[in-house]
Amino acid sequence: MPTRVIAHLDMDAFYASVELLRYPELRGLPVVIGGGSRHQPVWEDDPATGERKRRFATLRNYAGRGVVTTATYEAREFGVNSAMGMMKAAQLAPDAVLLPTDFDEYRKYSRLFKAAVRSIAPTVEDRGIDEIYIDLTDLVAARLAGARAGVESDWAPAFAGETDSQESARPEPPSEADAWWCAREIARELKAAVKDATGLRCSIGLAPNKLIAKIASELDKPDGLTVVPAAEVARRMSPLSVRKVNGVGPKSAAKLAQLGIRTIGELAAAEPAFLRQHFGESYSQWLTDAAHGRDERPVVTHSEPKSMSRETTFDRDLHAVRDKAQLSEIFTELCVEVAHDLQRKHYAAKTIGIKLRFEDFRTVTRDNTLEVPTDDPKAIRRAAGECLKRVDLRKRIRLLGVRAGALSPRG
DNA sequence: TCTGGGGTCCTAGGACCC
DNA sequence: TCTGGGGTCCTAGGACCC
Repeated sequence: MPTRVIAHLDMDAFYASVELLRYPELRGLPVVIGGGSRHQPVWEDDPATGERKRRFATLRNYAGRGVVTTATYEAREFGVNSAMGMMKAAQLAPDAVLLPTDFDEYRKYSRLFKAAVRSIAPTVEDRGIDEIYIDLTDLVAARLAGARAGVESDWAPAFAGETDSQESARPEPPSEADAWWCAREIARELKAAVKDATGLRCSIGLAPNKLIAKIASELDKPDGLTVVPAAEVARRMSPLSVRKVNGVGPKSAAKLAQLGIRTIGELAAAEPAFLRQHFGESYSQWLTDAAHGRDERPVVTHSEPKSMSRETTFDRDLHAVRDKAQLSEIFTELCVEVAHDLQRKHYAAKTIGIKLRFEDFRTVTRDNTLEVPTDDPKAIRRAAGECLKRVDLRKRIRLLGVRAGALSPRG
């Protein structure tokens, strides 16, 4: 039996797939989700047939500062990807259908698929709207034990007279292979339950820890199920890009590439002392562990929020003096939204912070620790206003945000 | 073609206290 | 007047993730 059996479950093209449930006529077409709510489909009469049909916006006419949040696999064929600017996506796939993001709807389906999973395997860690980790260790152990008990009771009468004959009636203890076979069965059930509850497909990775499970879930997308037992970790991980490791982002990958390290195998082979020189004690240690597939992090089923924030990017850059009224109105609105988020979730914040992004994309933050935690919009606005006074506002502003941190539960 | 919005975690320096 | 560590809190920025 492996020490742990961890699953990572990732919904396939989640937002886009939810939209396809609403608009089935878009199935098979390149569809991109993102941008503002200006691109709602409209009903109109087809002049040729007289039929009522929905007309959708296409990327071609998009103008604005939005980014792609998700694209269907058909749109990805054109090179469109998450986090890409919409203007660029429009160049790559001008005829792709454009739909606005509808977070309320995605949250609804998120709750549905998570509930479906929990009904089978309760140890679930939330990792955002469309993915979770699941610790299947106990469930696998219980099922294998159950299977053995079943076998024993079936056999018991036949062997009733020879209980002392050493091993004849004893089934083998559950092996590594039995455990992964059982886990694969559970994963199939999870996929079926998710499909049943939502109509959506997901991909699952099964591995001895979260790090490998996360990589595994991506190996066979969409609708995948990939098992990577400990013995297979080196073989399966080595050829992959270091970017596949959750926690190695664009900066670290570029730095590693400069040092001639591009794959997980190359990272695993790197001298720890060499990595230490370039990445410092703690990050280099983590890199080495990750490259060897070592990860002891538990599946955490509950966590308290640390901060709540609201921010907005303007349609055009605003100037602190020339656009004072408009800025001030937006600023207050953000404070009110943060206050309402705190109140709705019953938290009070001890620090209030602001975030500004200037026209040159430089970002600054300021924060302010209060005497007493608050969820009051006026107090938040006052504290945020204090922060704003400490920022040089000569450059035009692209983004403004307000954040509540150092949260404490209320009541 | 300039790059959203909501988060978490880490680092590092300085204040301040013992 | 100069010199210690250790611990905690605060602030700012940055990397990373979904």
